Amino acid sequence: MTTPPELHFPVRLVVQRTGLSADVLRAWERRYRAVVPHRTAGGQRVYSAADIARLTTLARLVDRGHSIGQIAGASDEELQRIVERDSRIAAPLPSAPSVATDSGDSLIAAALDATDRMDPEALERLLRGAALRMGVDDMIEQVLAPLLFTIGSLWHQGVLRPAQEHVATAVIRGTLGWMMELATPSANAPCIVVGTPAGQMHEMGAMIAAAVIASQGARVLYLGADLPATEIADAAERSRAIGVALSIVYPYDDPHLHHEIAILRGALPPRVHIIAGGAAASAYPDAWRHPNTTLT
Amino acid sequence: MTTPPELHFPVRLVVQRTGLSADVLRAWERRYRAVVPHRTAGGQRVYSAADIARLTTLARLVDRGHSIGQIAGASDEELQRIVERDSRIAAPLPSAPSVATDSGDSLIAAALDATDRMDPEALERLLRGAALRMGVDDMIEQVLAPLLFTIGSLWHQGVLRPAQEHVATAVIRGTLGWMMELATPSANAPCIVVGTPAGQMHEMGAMIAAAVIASQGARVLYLGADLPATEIADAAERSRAIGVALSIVYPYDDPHLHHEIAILRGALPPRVHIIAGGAAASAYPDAWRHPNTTLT
DNA sequence: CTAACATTGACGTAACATTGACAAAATGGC
DNA sequence: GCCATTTTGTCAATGTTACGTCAATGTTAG
Repeated sequence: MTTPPELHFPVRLVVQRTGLSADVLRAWERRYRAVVPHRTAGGQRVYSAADIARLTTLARLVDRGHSIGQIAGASDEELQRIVERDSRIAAPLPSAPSVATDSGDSLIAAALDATDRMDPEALERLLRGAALRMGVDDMIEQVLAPLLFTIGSLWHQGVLRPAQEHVATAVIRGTLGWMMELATPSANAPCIVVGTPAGQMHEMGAMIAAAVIASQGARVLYLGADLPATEIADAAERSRAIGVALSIVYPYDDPHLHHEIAILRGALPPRVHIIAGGAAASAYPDAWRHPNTTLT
Repeated sequence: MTTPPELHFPVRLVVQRTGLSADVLRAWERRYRAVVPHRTAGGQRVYSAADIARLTTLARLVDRGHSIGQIAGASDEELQRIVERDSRIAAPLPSAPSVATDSGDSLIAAALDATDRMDPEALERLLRGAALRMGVDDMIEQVLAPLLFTIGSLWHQGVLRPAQEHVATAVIRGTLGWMMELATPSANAPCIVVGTPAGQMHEMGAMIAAAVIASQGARVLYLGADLPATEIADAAERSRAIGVALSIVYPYDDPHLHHEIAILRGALPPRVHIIAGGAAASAYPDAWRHPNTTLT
């Protein structure tokens, strides 16, 4: 996923991404060795991507009420388990049946089967189980994205009835919302606005982006589909967001869209990142001609 | 690979998860050794996940009338047995004596305030809390419906920005989905199909209907918006539904809609109920000329 | 040179622990 | 039905811990 060297984050970036103060960063390192970043020749801290991920997780857990002294020493795997368990602690005496680990492909097959049978409960169980087992990111990449693609093409071919597609969409949407909740907000984490520009009616891409971003630990202000650039900019300003994520899946040549994106870029402070994703995002290259832009 | 008993839950988290006060926690430990948490080097309590599960069970049993002194010493297995025996007797839980009832109005005001501030977390907390306190039906009737109406009119008046309306809609949609999950499926409960006919793009009414119906104990097959009558009928047949709920909010005179409804009625077995709801539902009286039809 | 960063040491406070006591409620014997 | 006893949640007073923040001072990077 990440490149081996991965040693390139100075303190100020870590502060911005985790919402923790520099003092806290150093205190956690000094007192609990929560992370041990590399140093430059001169002695300044250089964090890795893994460090940031770990700190984000720790911050989230602390925000939820855990005490840093108790969890700082846990391994990465343990931390992940705490996060997952944490969301289902309320359930008393779970009678864990423990499913055997399906591979992504058989999962998709099972999901398609559930869609065909119009069995929303089964589909939901499959998706949520997969998310808990594989983690949100992998689940989206390996299961949800291919599943959506497959459902879409089967629908176009007329193999899947509209009603079946609708049911699957409703379940997937619900599951995405659930995944967003799973990743708890963390009070002072940076905020990112997610939505689609005016004219873009397809919401699913934005929801996926929101779930992925939330699972990274950021707070998400989810706007939904089809909003004018001025509105998106206003929302970003009000929420003091550090980034705006747009999903653009169709069409590939909307003249208005160029305009919308230009307006958005102009209305946003330069410091605010724009993150563009979706099938058709790369069809608007001129719009992304700005340093603070990421294309996924 | 062996788990070092996973210790990490400070008191505040246990309080939050179990609903017991810190005093009670300590009293139960001191007097009955109900749980014996580990300690930090400094002497502060650190609970394990198993401790929390046990405490949750104990709290539930105490709620049901058991006295803590009698059950605190029981082993986990014994507790489980007590729970099971207890649930067979099916004490109908003395109907919570109604917590300090916020009036719907102040809740709506608070929700509008959260919408105005674009604070989705606060809005969600408000709505979910209300649903838990008042029950799904009352909450929808007294809070959600008026709130939606108010948001709609404020939006039309331009008082509320589109982005604010979008955020509120996303949160409300998520909450409705959550309420549908709250109502447990019940294995052999009757199934009801919920959706809006072709041309009807407003999904919110259908989601509300789905939540209400689910809270009554029925299984819900949620189709979403804008489906042709033949599709709805097919879904109803496949799921052996005993009813079809339609939401129709706008417009008041769609010629296609008369036709759609007629097709649906014709395609459905007579035994299947049609339940029509929404602001504009009564504008199509001819369509409901059938014994097995309910207008809400 | 200046802004950002490091180190050390200390401080303030919210959260937690302990002990002892009290009062409301449940229990039980008569 | 009444009174004595036990049970159990809550509180107050007092001491301790955990942890975020700050100040002072020196160092690095651009």
